[in-house]
Amino acid sequence: MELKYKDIYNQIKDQIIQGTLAPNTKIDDEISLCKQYRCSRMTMKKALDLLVQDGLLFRKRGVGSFVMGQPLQKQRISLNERELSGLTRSAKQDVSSKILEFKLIFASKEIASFLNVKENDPLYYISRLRFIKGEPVVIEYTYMIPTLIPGLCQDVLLGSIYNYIENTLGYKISSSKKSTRADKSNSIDQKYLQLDPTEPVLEVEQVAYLDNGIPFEYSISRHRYDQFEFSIYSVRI
Amino acid sequence: MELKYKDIYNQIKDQIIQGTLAPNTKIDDEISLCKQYRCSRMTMKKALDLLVQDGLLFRKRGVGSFVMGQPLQKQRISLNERELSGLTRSAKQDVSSKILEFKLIFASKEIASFLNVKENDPLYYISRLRFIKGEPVVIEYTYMIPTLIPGLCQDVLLGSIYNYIENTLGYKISSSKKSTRADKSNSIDQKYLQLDPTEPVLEVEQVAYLDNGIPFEYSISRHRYDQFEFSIYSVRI
DNA sequence: CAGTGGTCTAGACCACAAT
DNA sequence: TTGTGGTCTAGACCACTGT
Repeated sequence: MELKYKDIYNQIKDQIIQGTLAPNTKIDDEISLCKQYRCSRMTMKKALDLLVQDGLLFRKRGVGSFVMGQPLQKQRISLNERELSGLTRSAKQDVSSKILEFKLIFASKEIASFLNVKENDPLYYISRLRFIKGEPVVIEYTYMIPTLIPGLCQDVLLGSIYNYIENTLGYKISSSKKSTRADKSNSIDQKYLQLDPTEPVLEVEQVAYLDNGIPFEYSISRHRYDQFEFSIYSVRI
Repeated sequence: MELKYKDIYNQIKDQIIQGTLAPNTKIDDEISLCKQYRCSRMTMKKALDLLVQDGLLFRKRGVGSFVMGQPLQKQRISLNERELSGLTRSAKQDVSSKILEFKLIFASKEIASFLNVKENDPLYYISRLRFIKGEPVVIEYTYMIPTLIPGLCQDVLLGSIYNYIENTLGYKISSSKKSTRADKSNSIDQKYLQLDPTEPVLEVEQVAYLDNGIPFEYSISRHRYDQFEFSIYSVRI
């Protein structure tokens, strides 16, 4: 990382995660840290603010900066709400996919508005069943713009679409809007995710954007309820 | 707001929300805005970065800053994941409560670790059924530290605990850690939320912190699946 | 009071995109 | 080449906390 504030951020982050800086202990004040890392106060503050946003550091005017305790931990795969990567990278486990459908459709009014295209413009429609350690855990329904994301093929769909977009096409994924909700499982969920009718799904609806601000994907993902949760840390600004 | 960057942030935010600045249009460059608002570039950038984090603005080096399109909108009550307020303020609707239980318990090891107290320390345990427009929509199980949050009584519990903490006790709530998941409804959910056994709940687990970094609340909230969703906008930093 | 973090400035220099 | 946003600086001043 050639950016000074990100470099400092990563160094301190590592110290917190590895426990060199213990929870609930005070760290050095800004001025001292500026000298240690040879930077200005503004740069130091930028680095420390990132740690605050991550929930790793707590700062109080007149008092100091303290390492925070660690987060909630449950028996499910915990996906950070702020993560922009797809399942392949988020799950940090063996992910595989089965293509259920892959075809061209015409954009509905609603999806057209999310993807900033015209109603009835052609779109890729992809539905995939995704496995972790061989177990089916998510059904994804994805809509993409063919002219924006060309060259989608079976090989790509069987792996990570996000890796294809970032590594092969050379685009950068920079942001996303998500809504998360619970829903009753339908017959398709029950069939593919091996759920019984009383078992629900965790549905995530998403629009994802490239770093030029253009939306490139609209998707609905339906997760096994007992395998996933979404975590977030929020600070008042 | 006496802070310059928050003031500028709010002014521009209002213009975007009211449509004075239309989606997908370019706004003035930083230097021009600095002149208009009589501030330095760093201050302007701080204000604009807040808008970027809100998903209201998109910025690209060498190109400019653009107003973003508006977010996903569904038929449910959409709670922003970044919100720190309780249901009373988030729902923006008529909220009322019924107290199911209110007693002292001794902290389990797990909850003690979240609240940074010792195992078997006394804690308030409060369960409330919460109504929007008279309909039961959430069951909340809340644990608080009596010495930290004194004076809890029926009047407070029937209204907003958060308002009591901020307005009466004069504390500031500054951050929270949340996990969100889907779950099958249990018999208590079914009874109070009027769900049938195939209908799930959206469960949110939370630890909330005061602005001195001290955790003051651990809670589990089980929401009617058809009434709520959680939304978030994430940007890569 | 001394020590802490928060805000703000005026300017330098750089990276990137469009022309 | 021009115009854009991104980073970084050195310092000023202020607000808050604990002693």
